[in-house]
Amino acid sequence: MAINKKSEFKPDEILLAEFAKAISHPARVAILKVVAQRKTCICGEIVEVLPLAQSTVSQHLKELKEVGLIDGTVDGVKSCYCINWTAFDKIYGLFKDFFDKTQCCKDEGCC
Amino acid sequence: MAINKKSEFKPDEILLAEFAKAISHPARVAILKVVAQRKTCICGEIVEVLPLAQSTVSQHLKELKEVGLIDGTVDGVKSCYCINWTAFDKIYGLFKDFFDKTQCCKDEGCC
DNA sequence: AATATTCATCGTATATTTGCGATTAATAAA
DNA sequence: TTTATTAATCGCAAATATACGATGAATATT
Repeated sequence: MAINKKSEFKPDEILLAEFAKAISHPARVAILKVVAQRKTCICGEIVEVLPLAQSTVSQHLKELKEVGLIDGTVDGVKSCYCINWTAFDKIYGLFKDFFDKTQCCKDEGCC
Repeated sequence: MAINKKSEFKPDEILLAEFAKAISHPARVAILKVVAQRKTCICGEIVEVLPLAQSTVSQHLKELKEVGLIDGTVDGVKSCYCINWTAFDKIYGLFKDFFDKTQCCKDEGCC
């Protein structure tokens, strides 16, 4: 591969792709759902719900945190996670924008 | 890794993740945009627009085709691509569903 | 028929992701 | 203080993804 060409695309394309990647694994989709559903913030209950080892779940959580979709705070021995709704709304907007803008060119198609 | 745990998740989570993966690379986002914008279906003009080699673009096109987002038909020597709007709408619906359902649990959060 | 064009596919190199067990750091409980 | 619990991180193995050049198949052009 030598060089990563991702940076040569437009910023908004990179951004959208980045967020899409964040939810491009069922584990992370599931995590987002669980964290959102429980009113109280979640910790290692997530591990119980998922068919994955603790270390693996921790890794997925880290990814979601890095992209800004969730926040995590230490609560004694446990870790408490919750959705970052500001980021969530922004991302939703990005997706909507992409879909709507793409869709507006919808004619009949030729294939 | 030994075994791929993806299949152990819920079907709708797997589906959403799959589509998210399809647009998880800026090249594929760009491709979808170009293909949608031109009224006439595109062939290797896509290659000219992207900062990638022909074979690489072909690979990305294949991925988009496999997930159903685009259709491709041979047109003489050239290949003609276009958005599969049926699939496109379905995917948009899936994303909307996910975002809306997740968002409906929005309270204040605790972190 | 010979040559050129277009694009898919193959082979290969490298990067990234996924997954786990083991270890570690921190707090809680005894 | 010792021990248990929780979760992050490290190190490793295997799977996937990204990217390219080379090759090949099909159609156009000459």
